[in-house]
Formats: sequence, C-alpha cells, structure tokens
Amino acid sequence: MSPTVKNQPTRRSPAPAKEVPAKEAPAQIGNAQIEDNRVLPALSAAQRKRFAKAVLSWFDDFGRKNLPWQQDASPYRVWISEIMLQQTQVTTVIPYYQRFMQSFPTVAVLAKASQDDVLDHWTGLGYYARGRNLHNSAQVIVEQYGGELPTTVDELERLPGIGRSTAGAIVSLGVGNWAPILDGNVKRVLCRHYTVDGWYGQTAVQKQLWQLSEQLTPANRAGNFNQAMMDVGATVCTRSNPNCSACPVSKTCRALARGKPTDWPHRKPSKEKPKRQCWMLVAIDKSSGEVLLEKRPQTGIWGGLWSLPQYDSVGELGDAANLLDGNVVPLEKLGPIEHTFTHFHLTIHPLIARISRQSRDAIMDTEQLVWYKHGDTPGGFAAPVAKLLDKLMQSLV
DNA sequence: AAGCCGGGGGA
DNA sequence: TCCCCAGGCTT
Repeated sequence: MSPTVKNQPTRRSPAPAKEVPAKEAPAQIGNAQIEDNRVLPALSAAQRKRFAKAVLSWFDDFGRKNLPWQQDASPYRVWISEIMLQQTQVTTVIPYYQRFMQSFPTVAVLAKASQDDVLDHWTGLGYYARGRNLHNSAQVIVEQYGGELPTTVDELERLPGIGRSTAGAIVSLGVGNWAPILDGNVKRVLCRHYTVDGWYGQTAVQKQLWQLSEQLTPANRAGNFNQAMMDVGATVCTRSNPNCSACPVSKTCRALARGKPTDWPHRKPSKEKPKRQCWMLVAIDKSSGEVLLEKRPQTGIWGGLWSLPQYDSVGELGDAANLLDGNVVPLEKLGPIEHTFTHFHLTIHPLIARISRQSRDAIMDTEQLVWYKHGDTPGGFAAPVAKLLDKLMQSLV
C-alpha cells in the first residue's frame, strides 16, 4: 500500500515552482538550538503502537465519516476542503465547499475560471489569499502536473497556500499514503497528552510537536489516524471542557494524570500592554495635613471613585498647583507608582504641593472636591491611590 | 520571531 | 471582551 517511510525527514528542497517560495531551510546555527534544552520526546515502539491502535479503534467507532469531502475522497476534494478549513470551522466550511465543488468540479475547471469567479465563491469565508492561492495553484497543477495533484508532501508544499500540514492531509486523506499532519486539533491533543510546555506558536514547540506527530502516525491507515486525531481534538479533547472519559488515549494522557487537562496547551503570551503615564497632585494643607481629593467622572477608569487630581503632563499639574497657591514650587516627588490595568500599564507620578491655610480655604467647594483627613471614608478609592494615601499619611504622622 | 489575514463562535 | 479555529505567507 503506502510506501511508508517512518520518521521521514522533514527537509525541503528549494522550491522552483512556487511563485512566492521563500521557505528557507532552517539552517539555524548554534545558539538558538542550544538554548532550548527542552527534552525531545523519544517514544518507544510500544508506546507508539499503543497510541495508534487506540486512536484507530476509536476512529472505527466514532470517527467522522460523513463529511462532504470524505465522500468519494480524492486529492482534489481533500485539497479544496483543507484550504477552506484553514482557521475555519467545519460547520462554516460545508456550504462553501458544496457550492465550490458544484462550480469547480475539477482542477482543470478551476484553473480556467476567472479569479473573480473563484473569489466570488469565497465571499464571507475570510482569508481571501486562500482563494487566490488556490486558483494560482490550480493553474500550476495544470501546467506542470497535467492537471493531477502531485502526491508527495514535498511537491505539494511548493504550491502556494499549501504548507506542511495541509500537504500531509492531502497525502494521507486524499492519496492514501503516509504523512503526518499538525493542525490546531492535533496540537492540542499532543500538548495535553505529553504535557508539552510553552505556547505552540513558538518554533521550538512546533518542532517538538511535529516530531511527536511523525512518531505517532502509524505506517498503516495514516489517513484514518489523522482524521481520528482531528476528530478527537474537535469533539473530545476540546479547548475548555474536554470529555476525557470518551478519549481513546486518556489512560496515557499526562495532563489528565496531573489532574488538569486544560492547563495545556499553554496560552499565547498576551500582547505587551501599552504604557501610559499620568501626574497626580498631592495638595497638602500645611496646617491640618489634609489632602485634596477629586472625584472621577462616572465613566472611564476608576469611574466614580475618589482619586487625586490627575493630569496628563507635569506642566498641567504645575499650572493647577500654582492656581491653588503661588508658593508651591518646587514640588516634591513621591513616586513613581506602577499600576497595571487589563489593557495598559500606568505609571503614576505623584507630586506634593504644600498649600497654605489661606489658599486652602479659597478653593471652590464643589461636589467633586474634598479635603481628606486620615481615617475619613468619603467613598471608594482607586487602589493605587489608597495605597499612596496610606503611605503618605504614615509619613506625615 | 512576529504580524497579518477575517469571519464566526465559545467562555 | 478575549481567545481560538483542519495555517500559510511576508516582513
């Protein structure tokens, strides 16, 4: 059947046909590799066999076999489905797939169609480069392969829009040969089963997962195995509520053994939060030690809470301080204080202005302003302000 | 290595 | 809201 080569090298030859080739051989030297001392998974033959057997047996009982592209599966049908399924869920894809195959039943028809016609079938599916690449690839396939999709991972990968995983899917599901895949479902299953640490977008993690996939994909029935892995990922080993009791490999799953399957895969590190700064006026009544507070507007950060008068620049703060009392300069520094919100970091620069009794009394008495004495509870405080006031009051005592 | 593409759905 | 989804390509 399949000319099965286990642990097939993942090397790629330079890609002449691909218009936008640019895939370099890794050729990463020294440092990056050495720094990464994650343990490479070396699975015993028994482990691999046990895993594949369980997954294949699960496929026979529960695997999906009625998806549109599984009927009369062919390299072409699998190709189209795989492209549509990139970053797109099955239920979304199905109607698009039906319409597409209706209009473009063969590579030749697709190649001859206009790009407008092809993209029209893609409207609403997103990632429109997929449609353009698909069309371009169809023309390459007609010109260079006589209208038949190539049947090796290496050749398929040279076509625009086809990466290693999609190529592996076409080979295993469409051609019937051995090839590993690594899509989001497989990644999640493997990350959990082997408690692979780190975010799987990282190169080192990807590499490790590919090695696992290569090792686990059995020589026979690779297509069924791959389909089953995707099905397990999509229907059993789900992101938030994995149904471990229904999983064919739960007995050997390390994440489950540790009691927390959802701790893997690790999340993508959150994007660096923007940094902002502000200046806060700490106006202290020299005679009483009271501090001027200002109520924040109802909307926005710290809405309705008591805070210190806040400014976007030190200049604005200085102006306000001088308005209170002409003799406040120089202002004493007191911070800075760091505070993190869900969406940004804030650095607060508090500056102390000591106000005379006379000036203090001249301040307008409004609902938004209050002179605060240690121990008072005018209302809610913004957390960093409360901390700052505590510290300040202690130092004054 | 990080950013980009995109619309939809779940938590 | 944020994150993720049968990824691949560009910078």
